[in-house]
Amino acid sequence: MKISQKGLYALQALMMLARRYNQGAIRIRDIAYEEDLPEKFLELILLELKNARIVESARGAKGGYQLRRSPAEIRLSEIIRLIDGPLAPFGDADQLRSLINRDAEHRALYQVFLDVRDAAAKILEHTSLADIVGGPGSESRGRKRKKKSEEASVLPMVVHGGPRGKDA
Amino acid sequence: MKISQKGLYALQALMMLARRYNQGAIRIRDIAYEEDLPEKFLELILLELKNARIVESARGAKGGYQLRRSPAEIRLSEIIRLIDGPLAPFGDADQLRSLINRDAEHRALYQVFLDVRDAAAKILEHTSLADIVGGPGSESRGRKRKKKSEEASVLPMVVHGGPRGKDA
DNA sequence: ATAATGTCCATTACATCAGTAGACTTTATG
DNA sequence: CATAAAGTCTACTGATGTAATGGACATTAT
Repeated sequence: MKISQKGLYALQALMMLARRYNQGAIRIRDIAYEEDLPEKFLELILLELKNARIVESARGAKGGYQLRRSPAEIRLSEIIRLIDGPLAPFGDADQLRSLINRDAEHRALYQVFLDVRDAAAKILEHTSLADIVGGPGSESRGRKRKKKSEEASVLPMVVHGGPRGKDA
Repeated sequence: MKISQKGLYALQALMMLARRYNQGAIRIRDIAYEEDLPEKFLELILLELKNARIVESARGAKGGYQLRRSPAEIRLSEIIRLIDGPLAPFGDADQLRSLINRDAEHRALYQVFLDVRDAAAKILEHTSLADIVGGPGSESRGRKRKKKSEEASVLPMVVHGGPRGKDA
């Protein structure tokens, strides 16, 4: 699962609209300016979000965009699937399940891929726009921050290899 | 985090070598034939795995490839990072941590990305080649299969949207 | 009417992906 | 020591995806 520049822009734009939820239509130009996104590119993104019924637009003078549902009802998974496709690291969940059933030799490998996609889905399905913008309307559900333990990265000390550069 | 065709080929080739661990060098042609991979492409992949010291080669007649370490000591995370880069869905972990510290507006979003990468890392760091090839030498550690509960996908019934096509 | 806005279509530059081709080097062995 | 069997290296290609940009058009408030 890869989130593209475009996907990030979409999420940023929607966070901005979430902060201004119930304040009427916001112009593309204002979103672009405040979030520092390329205006023309953002235009295409908003169109796509509109076709997916996540935002709605008003045309003409005094026009602009606004969320079509409350921030608590828009999950990150929905946005990411729309812009960047399936959450699985390879193919999609259906395809992986099919491979697990048919390809005995590589079954366990595909099962790992599916586990990774399930882990990502669990997080992204449970996180809404309301959860990631400050202010009222957030704290809707999920996103209870981690305990002090496990705050650092997985496997702080590598078991066999030496220090391995840039991480992941 | 996206696993490319090339990444899949690398994993398949290594699984094959893991099954034949301690049986001497295997020719590229044999790996390609048995795993049904494009031979010339596989050649490049094995070269990369060799430079990363995951496999070693013998040149000339009777030459071929073999694992340089035992299958239990080769983690999937290592292979995927090598071929397809960072495990994070956007940027890499260092970059995300930096954004979380510097970009107050989008902090929570980047934290979600980091959580997703940590979840993926947890699985892939704990799974070795030995865990995904059958036969002796496996069952090294980790990879204890899930209970009967939670066997299906996350969120079996969608809360607000209608049936949403292809999934992810 | 006019200015302000979203909509739509086309095009571009660049990078990445998934290979393929061919010459070169090394090694076992007979 | 000649030869065949292997890996190594460099280069190239076509297809696709990414991240935009430009310009004409449609709609609406005033």
